[in-house]
Amino acid sequence: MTDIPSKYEPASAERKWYSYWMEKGFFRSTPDGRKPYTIVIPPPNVTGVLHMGHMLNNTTQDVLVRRARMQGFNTCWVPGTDHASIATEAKVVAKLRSEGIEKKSLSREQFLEHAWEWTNKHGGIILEQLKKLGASCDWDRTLFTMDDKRYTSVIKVFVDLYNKGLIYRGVRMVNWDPQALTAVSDEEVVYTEEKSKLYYVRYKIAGEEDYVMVATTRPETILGDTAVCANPTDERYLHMRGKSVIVPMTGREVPFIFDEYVDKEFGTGCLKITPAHDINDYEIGLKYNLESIDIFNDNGTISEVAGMFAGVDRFEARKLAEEELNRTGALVRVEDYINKIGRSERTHAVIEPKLSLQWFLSMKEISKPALESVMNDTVRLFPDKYKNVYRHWMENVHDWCISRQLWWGHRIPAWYYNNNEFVVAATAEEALALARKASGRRNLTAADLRQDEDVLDTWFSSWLWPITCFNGINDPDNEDMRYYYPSNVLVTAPEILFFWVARMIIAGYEYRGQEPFRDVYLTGLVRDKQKRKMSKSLGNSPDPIGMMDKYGADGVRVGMLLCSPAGNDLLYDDSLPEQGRNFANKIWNAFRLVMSMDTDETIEQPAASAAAVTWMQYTINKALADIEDSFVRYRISDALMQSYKLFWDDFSGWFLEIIKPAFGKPVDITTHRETLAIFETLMKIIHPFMPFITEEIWQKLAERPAGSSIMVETMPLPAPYEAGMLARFETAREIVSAIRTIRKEKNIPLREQIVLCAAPGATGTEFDPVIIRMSNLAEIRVVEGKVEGAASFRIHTAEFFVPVSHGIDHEEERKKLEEELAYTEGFLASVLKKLSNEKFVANAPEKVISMERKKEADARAKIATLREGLDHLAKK
RNA sequence: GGGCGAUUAGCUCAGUUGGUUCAGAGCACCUGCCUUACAAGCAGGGGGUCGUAGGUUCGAUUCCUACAUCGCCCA
Repeated sequence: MTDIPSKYEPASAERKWYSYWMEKGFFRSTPDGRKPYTIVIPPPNVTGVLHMGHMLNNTTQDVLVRRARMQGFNTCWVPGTDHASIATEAKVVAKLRSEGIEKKSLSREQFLEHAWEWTNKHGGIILEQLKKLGASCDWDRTLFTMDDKRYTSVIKVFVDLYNKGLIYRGVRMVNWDPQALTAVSDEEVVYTEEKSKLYYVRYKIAGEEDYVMVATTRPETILGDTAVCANPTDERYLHMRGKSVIVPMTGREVPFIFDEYVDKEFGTGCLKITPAHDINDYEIGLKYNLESIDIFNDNGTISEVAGMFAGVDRFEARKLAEEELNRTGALVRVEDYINKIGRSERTHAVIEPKLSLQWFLSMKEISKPALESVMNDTVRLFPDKYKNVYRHWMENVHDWCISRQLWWGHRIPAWYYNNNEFVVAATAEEALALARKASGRRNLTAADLRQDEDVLDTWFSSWLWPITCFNGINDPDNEDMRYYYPSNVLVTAPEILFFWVARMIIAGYEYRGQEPFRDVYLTGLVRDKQKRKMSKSLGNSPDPIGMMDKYGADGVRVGMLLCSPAGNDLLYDDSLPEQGRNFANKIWNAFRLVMSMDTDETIEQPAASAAAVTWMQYTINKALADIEDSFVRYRISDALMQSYKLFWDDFSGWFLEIIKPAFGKPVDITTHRETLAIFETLMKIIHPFMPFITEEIWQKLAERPAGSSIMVETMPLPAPYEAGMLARFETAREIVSAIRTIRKEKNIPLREQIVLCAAPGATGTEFDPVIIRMSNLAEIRVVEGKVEGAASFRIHTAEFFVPVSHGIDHEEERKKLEEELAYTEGFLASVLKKLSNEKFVANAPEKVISMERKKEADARAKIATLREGLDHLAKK
């Protein structure tokens, strides 16, 4: 006893056991005869440090993996990181700038050297943090989206899709990030409502002294206007048919056109058309063959083409435009206005719709099997409410802009020659051969080829992750691939369902003809108590490392899981890991109690202990079935809560209290041995949730062979139990509770022995000794009829009495009985109402009716008992 | 603007084909206890018209309709 500290200290146990597990190679997996259980980690990006989302996500994966491992699967959890092209490039650019180096002054190769240096220095941090959490990844398999095998895979896939005609190059309106100087995909733009202004500007009608008025939020784009448009059904503008208007500031004459697209209700019903800078205007421009004037430079400043404000930033230009319009009298009025502004997810710069030449992946055909597989549950989404969301997106899927104007990433394998003619090939040599053939110029040399400057979207590498992590693109038939693919489950956040999950499924079918994973478990988002997303800028994200130091990794894991049903947001609060820490401490103290017991081989096992042992075993058997059911349905927080209550309430609250010997007394050897076995079983059940403390205790519960560990022990299987016995125990538990209440009401200390009087048949089970033990009874006395000077209570239909030495307050007792009577009579009335309803009796199933009749009989019996009690009191 | 989902205790959530005393769990809260495993604990307790209004049904937290509020996705 003295050598076990009274409080569990997680830090040393965590360090000790994690390195022990690593040393013994328990995390490693190689194909063998067992069934595989595979999880591929959602690769955190190299710029990141561990945040709450990672904690939740990786705890969940570790729980699933550890459980599967104990169930005898060959588990393989593959870790890795992704290169996060925009975010990393931004970090590196910022770092260089702080050192006085501009990206522009570097060659691509020089820049990449810096980027690799940065990645090598920071990229592994997050994985080290996962180890502190207890993550049982096969670290020997650690990957990076830009390591050699992954890089060549991505290039190979690009070439393949190009050759299949699915990748094309085209001028499209893209979301331009003027800060990162790259296009971003639709999914990377975040729209939020922001305050802005609506400017009412009049355009002079050509050849007349009259005007039309246009409302716009972006007066600076007037410089790029090439038409003004109204709805053809709008009578206000019918007279404009065939006319032209003069664009303010520029004096350009542009046509007045009509299109259904224009909303008559919005503004003046008259819309300016700027095809180069608005996606809808772009469509209209195509339809009516309008000129497209690009007035912006890539960095968001006004270009020479605009004719004025050249070099001025777009927001500054807006002010200048307002002044200029005002000066010339074109500006009629300005209103406050709220509209949705798209910002870059990464840089938060306002996105500029911009026409540019980009690479696209055609999505319509390639995504069909992926839609189908989720709809028919080949890939199951948990919770399944996301099926609808998924379908909606997949049915309206847009082509994917896969090029990014960056250096950090997989460089697009397209080589240009002559005048922007190009070939696509995995290597420069192959490209040269293709180019010679295509151009007919046999003398073409490598120097005549110029590789595309752009890189691929990061998701264009991570969508292959479940395949490339087993090198399944370069070497499709390798052993790992055959054994581990498809993986069992993907654990990720709903916000990247389209970014990533859908695209992985698409790639799975395209390159393996098979889904990449069977199940997708979508965790919630971690928010703070005010439901705000955790973010660095808000400073509302606790430091996970600090949390683990404070509450222990086990405590934090439990805290994260307890309140995170699938798909629901988790509102983080310090009370969560605190509850986890408290649970660890509870386990620790139960362990101390069990280890501190002296044993005596000469003592008979008390009847209460014998009954309790069997009851505890059955209770565990039942819990195992319940927990299994929760896991099958990915109700992990439920599984944890079931385990939590099994240990805290059933084992600590009841079982240990029953078998605990009086102070200073030893325990019989049978009970002690069985208690240790039960404790061991409970540690196995809890291990997936709390790997560290369970290992620490398991190692101390008995002498273990060298090199053994709870993490590779076998998880107990659900086993039969006698439901009737569990029910009898419940009754005993209720009786004990009722007696406790009486003790409290009557101020009878637990030390003072009392007697329980019960009607024949009301007790007499194997749990009588438990009732005696837990209530400190002198005896259970079977009596007929009422007992004088006794407090009473009723369980089900049976009545019990506890004689009280210092008499009983009749008035109080009467009040209690009357309250109970009133409730029971009300209950009976509602039952009778049902039973007297002919339609109910005629239509309800027999089972329901007989249940109601039993309720009626029980209620009548109870009422009779209560009335007798009241009559009895009345005679006093 | 279009679509999807939600609304149950102070908070976060369960509630499995409409029927057991079905209104639940954890946390929080209140009361009493430092009872030699654990105050990071033990024993008790209060608390909800199941968003609103209709409808279907013998019976609705559960099914249908409308409305309100909130969230998410898409435009």
